Amino acid sequence: MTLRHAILGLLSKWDATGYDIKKEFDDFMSIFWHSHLSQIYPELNKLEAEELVTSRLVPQEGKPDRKVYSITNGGIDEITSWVGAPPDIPKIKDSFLMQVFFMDNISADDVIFQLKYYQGVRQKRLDEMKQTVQEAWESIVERQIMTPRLLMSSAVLRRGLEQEVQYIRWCEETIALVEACKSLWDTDTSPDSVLPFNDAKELMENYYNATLALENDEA
Amino acid sequence: MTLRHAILGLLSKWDATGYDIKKEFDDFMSIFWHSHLSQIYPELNKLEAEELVTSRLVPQEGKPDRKVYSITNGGIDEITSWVGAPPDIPKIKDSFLMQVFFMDNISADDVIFQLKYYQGVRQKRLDEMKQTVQEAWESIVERQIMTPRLLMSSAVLRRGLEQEVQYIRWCEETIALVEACKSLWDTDTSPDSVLPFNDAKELMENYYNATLALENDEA
DNA sequence: AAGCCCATGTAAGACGTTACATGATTGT
DNA sequence: ACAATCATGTAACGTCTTACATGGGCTT
Repeated sequence: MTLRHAILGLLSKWDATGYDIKKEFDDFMSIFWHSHLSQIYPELNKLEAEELVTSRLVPQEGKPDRKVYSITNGGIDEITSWVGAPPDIPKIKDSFLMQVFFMDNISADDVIFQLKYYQGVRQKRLDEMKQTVQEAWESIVERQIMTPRLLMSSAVLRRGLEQEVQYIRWCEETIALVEACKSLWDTDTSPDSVLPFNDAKELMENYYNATLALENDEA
Repeated sequence: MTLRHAILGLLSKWDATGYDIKKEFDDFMSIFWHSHLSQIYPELNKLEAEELVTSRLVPQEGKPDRKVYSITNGGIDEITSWVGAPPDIPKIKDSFLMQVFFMDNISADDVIFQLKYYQGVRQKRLDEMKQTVQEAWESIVERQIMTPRLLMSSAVLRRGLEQEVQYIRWCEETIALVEACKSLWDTDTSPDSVLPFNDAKELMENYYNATLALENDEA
């Protein structure tokens, strides 16, 4: 039940058609949300039936009519109370991390290939986001206004960027780790061997210590 | 179609019941996956019908019978090829970031309250994960073995921890930002005012420059 | 006495994805 | 010529969540 809030939130900013909403999702809001037109259109109908939004048809030449939606007072109430409501505990589904978790089933070289490929995917996203940040800042400077709305969207943009930067960095670190521990994949002969541990002992000790040392109270 | 891979991946490590699988999801795997028993049981039945897993009943005293599943060769093939397959582009749904995006609808104090609350939620998760990392390392030291399996799960654990640490840090930074820009919420009188920008100009310039300076090629 | 843990499921409904359907205009 | 963009939707299917159902044993 959050698609409705994504839509109502957007309509609290500007009037829009279902098509416009989809574009906004794919563009700026893709940092935290996504949806298909085939889900947006029925949801808009529901919202209209509940009188949280209203619509009017705007004819165009050579193009289909635009069905432009506006938020009602009821809609404003709904989005405002949702924004102030206790946030959900995050329900993460990261299928790539799951693949990594099970990559002991493939060769070290294949692991590195997968990590490099995914790093590239994330880099592309990061490049697009940097573009968006650039444009957002230029538009603020040009229009010479600062508002709570722009402030909060700046914070969200930054979070999106940070996320990409840090995932990319993790990919790099993990590639280095696997590279350094390639020998573990060779010695799958003796299942109870002690040797594999000694090979990687120092390295893993450092890795775990570094992990436990990760702290949130530094600058 | 990824729940089946979560299950097959687990069964490629140990035999388990549906109930065991659920616990593993909620524990170690919660970094990247979650599911309900009511979805796991039917999926196990499907996997058995497709002969990717087999089951046997293990009677117990005073408790219901355990239906223990084992992976078949077909199941191994399926999970291996999935792990080596091109990763999906990430489909993020972060309803808290969405709330933040629309928080221009509530007061600066309420924004700070929400951010602090969420920071606490994430801190709790982080503390639990640190516990898990500690235990994982102790078990490695105790058993004196290192394997690809343990290596990959260490990397995934680290990613989970990093994610929490960085989200918490972002909450802190954003609280500071909103605190510094509280005045923006007061001056909602004149909609086209130039003043609000000048108030926050330097601060925002720094913020955007810092955002654009975020780089992935540092240590 | 109340509620959680073990252990299995079914059923109904909400939410999300992919495919299908239409049709003019604009760009490569 | 072919694909993309604008703009609306429906239908079928797949996935996920919530509620219901059972029942002994253990803890507070």
